[in-house]
Order: sequence, then structure tokens, then C-alpha cells
Amino acid sequence: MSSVEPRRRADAERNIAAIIRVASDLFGRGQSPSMAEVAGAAGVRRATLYGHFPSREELIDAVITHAITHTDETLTALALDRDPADVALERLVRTSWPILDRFRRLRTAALAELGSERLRRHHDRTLHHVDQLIRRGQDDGLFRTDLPLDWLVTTFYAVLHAAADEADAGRISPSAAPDLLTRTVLSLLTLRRDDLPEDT
Amino acid sequence: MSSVEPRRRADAERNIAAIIRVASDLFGRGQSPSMAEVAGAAGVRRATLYGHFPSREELIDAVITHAITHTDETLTALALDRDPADVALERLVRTSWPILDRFRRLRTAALAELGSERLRRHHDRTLHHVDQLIRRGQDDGLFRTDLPLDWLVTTFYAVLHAAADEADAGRISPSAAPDLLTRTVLSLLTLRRDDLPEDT
DNA sequence: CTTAACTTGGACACTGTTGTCCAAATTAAT
DNA sequence: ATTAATTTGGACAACAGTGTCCAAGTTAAG
Repeated sequence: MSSVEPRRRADAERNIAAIIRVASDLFGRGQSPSMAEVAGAAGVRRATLYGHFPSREELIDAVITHAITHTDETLTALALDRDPADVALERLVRTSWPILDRFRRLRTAALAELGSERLRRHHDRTLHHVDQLIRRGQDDGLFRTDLPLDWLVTTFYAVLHAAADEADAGRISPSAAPDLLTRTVLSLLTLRRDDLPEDT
Repeated sequence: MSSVEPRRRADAERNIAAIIRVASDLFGRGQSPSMAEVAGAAGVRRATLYGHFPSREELIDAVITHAITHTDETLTALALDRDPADVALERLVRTSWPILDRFRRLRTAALAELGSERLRRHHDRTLHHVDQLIRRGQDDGLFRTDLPLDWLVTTFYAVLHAAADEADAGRISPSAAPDLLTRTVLSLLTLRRDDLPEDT
């Protein structure tokens, strides 16, 4: 991205970080905050915000870029290509589903405001993690193949999203969510077998 | 609602109908059209629109009311309380899932613009249909009970919504959607020995 | 055909948002 | 302690949306 670091002062660095942090949060909540709201939440004047991000578009772009990096790191650390696919999936859901959901919402917001063109450049390696995991599960005979991969991925995210909505609305407790989600997602993806051995 | 019919002229009646029709469509698509857009799409001047609906809020209110009536009629005609719950559910999904989804989006839009207070008066008898159907399925031992009813209802709608999004985006063909949906929803709701709670 | 209802076209005030600009104050770095 | 980067406070223009108003034109209904 930038080979030339313009030697920024520490307070500028701090403000930029704060702005991206709160903006990620606000946009990730599915809202569409004004620049004034972002600036206010970051404890900064509007002029400062515009000093760092010349336009709303560039702000969103920066937020997306940051989120991709962060999400990708998290998912990579989860080593989703290890262990049987259903085990890896459970690990993913139990520990990181809010991250996945936030990234999804951010992406939706960005899609609405930037259009699909500007978003395509960020070639979604984040979403690819899940894609590959589910495909692996299918290949290994753990996940169902009577429904197309794309559709399975879609429903997976749909359920995550629903859980996040319910949690936000306080209709399910954050502590109950992982269990609910894990069971739902696994029973959605795994092969139907009525002959399950009882070992757990 | 209205015991006093104000003796409207025929063209006014026509315009009101057109406005509600296009507004339902625009809001039901998940967009948030301006009054000008609604008026334009209805083939009417803004002044006329405001003549019938004094404010944006009242327009949305009218659209919601209309949608509830229409949706409720459709669902009632489906006689969801007849046949085994899974059969009734398949009937519902195969024939009327777009209606259900449109109503959901409308409700979301209204929630965002009117707030939850003004929306509570429309006491959601529409959503109740599905609620009762799934409960009946649980009571009859056809649907799983290892997940709470509310959560099952939520995921049901989440999957419908996802299908609608995919269809809108052209990623699944409208002809393939009912099959995909039916299979997904049924395998999500129906009982399987796999999902029995570990202990107890 | 006449009246009353309705629509039109356009103007207007008001609000919220984006984006720009600048002089003065503050703060980090050397 | 000096310099240069950065923030501040506020003003400003431009634009889009809501809601109001009205005089003149059109249309349905008796």
C-alpha cells in the first residue's frame, strides 16, 4: 500500500487508530454513522477526521482494509485446515463468530456506500476461509453434498447473522449463543445419520 | 379502523392504491426510498402524495397495515393448522416464502424508521402463523425440541431471507429456490437422533 | 353543467450531511 | 526552546430530503 511513511506525529497516529476503531465498531453494528458521529465517538473534531480521511469513501475504505487484515489474522490463527472439518467448524463458531459477523456487516455497509466495484479489489480472502472449510468438509464426507456449496456458505452466514441480531436485541444471552449456534450450524451442515455412536 | 369513510373521489382512491402498491414494493426491497421516489414511481406529484399521507411516518404506517392484511389473508388461506406440521411447512415454503420475506423486510424498514414503539401496535399476527406452526410441529414430535422455539423461528426467517437475497442477486435461480429452501428448512427443523442432547 | 374534490407545478423554509477553509491554539519532536 | 506537525473552533457553500403552501388547472360526481 504505502512504501513512503510520511513520518507522522504520535498524536496523529493515535487519532487515526481511534477513528478506525470506533468507525469499525459503528459500521460493524450495521448502522450508517455520519462523519460527525464518527468524529465525536473518536473524541476528535470533524476537521481532524477530514484531515486524515479526505472523504467518507476513503474512511470506509480504510475501515474495510483494517477489518480484512484483522479478520484474516484471526482466522489464520484458528488453523481451520487442521482437524476434521466439523471440529474446525465448531472451533470457528465457538470462538470467533462475532468477528465473522461484524466483517459481514461491514462488507454490507461498504457495498451499499461504495458500490460493488470499489469493493472487489479487496478480494475477500476472509470469506474464503469459510468457503474452503465447508468444501473440505464436503470432500471428506462429513458435510452434506445434497445442497450446493454456495448455498451452504450462504445459510451458514445467515444463521450467524441471525444470532448476532438476537444477541444485539437481548433476546438470547451472549453465553447461550455459542451453544445454540454450534448446534444449529452443525446440524445444518453435517450429513444426516441416525446411527450416531454415543461417545461425547 | 375507520368508521367514517370520507367519501373520496375515484381518482383519489386510485392514486392512494398506486402509492401504497409502489411504496410496498420499494420498502419491501429493503431500500429506503425518498418521498420523491415514491411519488415518482406512483406517477404522482409530491404534493399529491403529501395530500394523502401527511408524513413519511404515516405512509410507512399505511404500508405496514396493508401488508399485514394481505399477508395474513394469504397465510390464513394456506390453512397451516391442517396436515402434519412438516407438510404444512413445506406448503408454506414452496408457495409463499417471498411474501413472508417481503413482509419481514418491510417490518425491518419500519422498525428502523418508526422505532419499535409505533410498530408494536401492529401486533404481528402475521409472524404468529409461523410461530404456531413450528410450535405445533414440536408438540407433535415432528420438529426438534433441543433448540428453543424462538431460535427456530429466527433461523427459519434467516434462511428465507438469505434465499431472497440470493435470488435478488441472481445467484440462485427462482426455480431452484423453493427446492433448496424446503430441504434446508426441513432438515433444520425436523428431529434427528444426532441432535439429541448429550446427557439427560 | 356546475360544483366540489383532487391534482399540479412550483416556490419556500428547515434540517442534516458532506466537504472546504482558515487563523489561532496546542502538542510532539529535535 | 524552537520548529513543525497537528488539532481546534467555527464559518461557509452545496446538496438532498422533508414538509408546507398556494393559485391555477383538471377531473369526477350530482
